Amino acid sequence: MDDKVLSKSSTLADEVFDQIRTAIVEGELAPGSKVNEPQLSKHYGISRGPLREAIRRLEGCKLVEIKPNVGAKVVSLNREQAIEIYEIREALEGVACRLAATRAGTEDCTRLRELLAHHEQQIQSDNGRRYFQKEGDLDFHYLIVQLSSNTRLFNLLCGELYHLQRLYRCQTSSEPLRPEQAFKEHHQIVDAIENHDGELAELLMKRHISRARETLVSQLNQIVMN
Amino acid sequence: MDDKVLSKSSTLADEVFDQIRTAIVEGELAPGSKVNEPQLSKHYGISRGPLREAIRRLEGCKLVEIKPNVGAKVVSLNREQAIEIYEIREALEGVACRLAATRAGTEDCTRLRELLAHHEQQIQSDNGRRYFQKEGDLDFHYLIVQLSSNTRLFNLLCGELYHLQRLYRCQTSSEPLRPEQAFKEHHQIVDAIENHDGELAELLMKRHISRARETLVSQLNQIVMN
DNA sequence: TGGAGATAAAATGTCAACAATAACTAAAGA
DNA sequence: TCTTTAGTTATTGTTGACATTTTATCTCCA
Repeated sequence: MDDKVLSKSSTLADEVFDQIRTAIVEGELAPGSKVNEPQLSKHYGISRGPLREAIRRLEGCKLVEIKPNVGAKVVSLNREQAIEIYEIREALEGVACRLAATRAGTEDCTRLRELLAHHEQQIQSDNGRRYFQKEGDLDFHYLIVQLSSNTRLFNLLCGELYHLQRLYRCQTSSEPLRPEQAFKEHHQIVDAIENHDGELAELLMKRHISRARETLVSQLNQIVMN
Repeated sequence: MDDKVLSKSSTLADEVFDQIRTAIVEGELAPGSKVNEPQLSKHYGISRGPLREAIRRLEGCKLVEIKPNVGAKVVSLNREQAIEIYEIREALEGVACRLAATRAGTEDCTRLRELLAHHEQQIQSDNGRRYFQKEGDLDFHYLIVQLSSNTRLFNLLCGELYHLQRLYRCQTSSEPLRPEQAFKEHHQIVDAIENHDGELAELLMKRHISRARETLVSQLNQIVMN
């Protein structure tokens, strides 16, 4: 009998890192809650050594904050920090879009079209809600960043910022923001990429994320009012 | 007698992290070289436990790469990766500049002016060389990112990308790139910030970094020719 | 009743030893 | 001479125990 279903050639610290990360991003570990080492090491059945290494990796992803002699806490993003992330995404995905427009081949554009078509199908059969709830929105952004062919940019966005975004959405249990409008903007962006118009693609993507940020801000303001 | 000159309320792993990071960035630990745990733990007089945590933090900063069961290696940036960093810097410092233009107060602009005046003085008394060799260039970019008031952006640039940039400069022992021209561009950028013209400030900064990237690329091409 | 201080419990930081894997060395065969 | 293979060495991965610090609890006193 094999050791496990799918665990080989990887270290304990890395495996537990993955598990804790998804636990954080999916809200299983509440934002702001303490990361208790003895408790977690017991839960995952490992020693504190590799666990601490995993926590240090989580710190690198900005998913936990460590205070010396006090311990790690799951990050809790406030309104300002969420906006900061949008500001960074706007810049990074803007350049990702520009690069994608210059570097994407015809087959890449086909994939983008197919992705959008698939999403459109889901929207029509679902009244437009599930698309953005089920991270279909991120799928689109994911693919564009991939097409930028900038590995570091990909790791930054897909390995760090998107996780934080998901954490925030889960934390505030926020509803999908303006799905129909966003979907139209996605189409415009693909148009620009297909035309290899890097400048326009960058502009559209920056505007796309900027609008999402503004929608979030106004939504947050509304919550404060209530 | 005190324990040490300046070491308290911090953990061993964090202290060693700082030491190794500077050792890497300053070229003391050669790019591509192996990070030997027994050797380093002996050198710094600590156990392998905290050392491994420090290495994991270094991995988070992208300064080392860890392979399971093999160990960590100091990153060695190739030409493509250096360009990737420039592409990211262009986007991030662009938005940093835009934010700085909208958020910087009069006293902040005064600080920028003083910094440039100080640099100008150094240039005149030094024939323009030391300014950019001694990271005076980074001082300028540092301050602007601070003025953006985006903490995450600051940590990203100043806590990660600038270190990688220094590593690459040290690795290729590259000379300062076009100091006089860059200095003029710095002045233009401050002008835009002082006028609270965010759009222009972003444009100028992006162009500034874009030119630096192009200079680097042509310089690298020249090396290939020889 | 409320707070200050002492005590106890728990958590974090650190270390040294053991296990498992990879890297190196040397011998044997073609 | 080169390649393969076995054995040895070194390094990484993991664990449990100990030290130190923080946090919680309890007592005492105003």
